[in-house]
Amino acid sequence: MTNREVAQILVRIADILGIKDENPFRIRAYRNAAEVIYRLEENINDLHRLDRIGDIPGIGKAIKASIKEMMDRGSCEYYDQLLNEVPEGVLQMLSIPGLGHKTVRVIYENLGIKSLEELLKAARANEIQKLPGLGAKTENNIIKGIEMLAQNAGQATLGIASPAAERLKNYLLEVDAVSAVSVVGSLRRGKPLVNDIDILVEARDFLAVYDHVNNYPGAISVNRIQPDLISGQLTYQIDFEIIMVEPEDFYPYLVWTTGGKEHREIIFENIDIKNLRGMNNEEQVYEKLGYQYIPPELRENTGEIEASRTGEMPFLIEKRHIKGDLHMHSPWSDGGTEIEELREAAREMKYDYIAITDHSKSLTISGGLNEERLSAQGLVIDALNRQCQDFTIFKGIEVDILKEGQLDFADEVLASLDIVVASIHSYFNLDREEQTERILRAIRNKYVNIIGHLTGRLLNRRPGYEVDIDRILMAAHKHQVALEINSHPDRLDIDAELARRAREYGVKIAINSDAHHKQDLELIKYGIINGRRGWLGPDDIINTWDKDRLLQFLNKK
DNA sequence: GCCGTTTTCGGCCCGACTGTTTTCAGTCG
Repeated sequence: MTNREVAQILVRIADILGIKDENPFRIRAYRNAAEVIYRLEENINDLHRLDRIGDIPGIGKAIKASIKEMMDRGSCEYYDQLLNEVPEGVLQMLSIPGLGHKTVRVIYENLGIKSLEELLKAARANEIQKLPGLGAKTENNIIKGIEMLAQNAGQATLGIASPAAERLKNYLLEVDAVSAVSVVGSLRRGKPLVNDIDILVEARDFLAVYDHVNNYPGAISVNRIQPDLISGQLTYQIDFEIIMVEPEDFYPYLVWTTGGKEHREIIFENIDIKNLRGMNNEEQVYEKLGYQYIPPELRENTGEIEASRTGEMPFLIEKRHIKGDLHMHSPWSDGGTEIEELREAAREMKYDYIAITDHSKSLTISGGLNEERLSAQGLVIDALNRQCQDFTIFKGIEVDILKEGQLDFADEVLASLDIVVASIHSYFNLDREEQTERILRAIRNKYVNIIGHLTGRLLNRRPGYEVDIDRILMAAHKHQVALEINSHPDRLDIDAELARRAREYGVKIAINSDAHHKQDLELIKYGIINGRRGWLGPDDIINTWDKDRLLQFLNKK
């Protein structure tokens, strides 16, 4: 079992205990243990072998015993027992926004409802509003919530799909008869939510590939649909398809299977793909088809074909262009890695600078900084900066944008910082006009440099709030405020479409990790993909700039 | 359930909104 899978079971135990209304501190102990294991750098299997699971902070006697059981047989007695009391379908109700453990418990105990389908039926039959403490609004909310979940059903974020695809890819490369493997389809194009994982395999022996895949430990099911096509499902209910081709067919099929449907239909119009055999790379395939090479992220038929014909392909951002990360958290608020260690991790990524942007005081749950602690943190950062001359830690804040658009700190406080990221963490349901005005007011503040996760969307969980994008882009340009591409795979906010519009307005972008742990710094790769999908180049992105140019941008006024 | 002790049990992030009530419980960040 992977760390992630162990953590997932612990979370589910916590969820069931919540529905059972157990001691909240006990529940938190399980959640905490899950979090610790999820973040753990060591592989939990290795620790198990060395009998060192008990050394992990937050893991005591009871949880250690459960984890050991999971290592040995994939589950544990305690969890199995709990699942008997509270079935899977009841746990799924927790993913409906606004429904927590108490409400789910009321529904389950009073109506005996065990699945989302049954719940939807009951809500539509107005059974829910008859329950104690629940009313028509909650009932309506349940219907809307289930419909939203159904809409995204089976869609996986890049954070889930991408590592799963990489693992499968590496597994396929173990086969002797396999000479090349590439992830293709919407995942290669970097769509934030994908229906499945598609993989193209270059092989001399298709049957050998099938035999190997059949033994893949990460697969729940494997079927051979056609001689050259395997389909199945991986853990986390992600469907996959493996397309096998002979070596001389690899590159034309790489282009064929990567592009979106419309893109493919246009560039392969009146072409027999068999005539393209023997190509050595994708560039050659595009050339043969009469086009300049088009990067995978752009193959959506949103103007890239015209640009390719006229030789006007954009120069896109790449990982190597990134010189720093301008949004991350330390243990001063809700981060898990000390500032010094964040610096070391950033240096390993070849960055020149980072900004520490902890939460501000109104976000109490996240340990938001007040003025005193912020200035104390500044002294620590000054001391760290004195230690090394070739790397800069910027003093920053992720300041809360309050209800009316005021900021959580006075201007004098913001003025003392190198960088100010302003974000919304409350009042998500203001109407479009109010929300827009609120953000505009923050943009007009002369110390604000970046608006963090602009729309507040959470993929698969919550749509972004309604705002008047054009007014915001105009203001951002006028007041020299950058918009963030938040790289967390659950956010990717702003999205590619918006990023592309921002560019047209001349608005600059910051691609940030919003890391809460040093491992999260790597999430920036998803933000970069998102930026590429938004046709952005290094010049559009302020954290590809060297320190002097960046400082010039930050010191507007 | 875990931790950290003043070694054997008490303490363990909070504040505001929403929808249900008719004074507050549940959810969320």
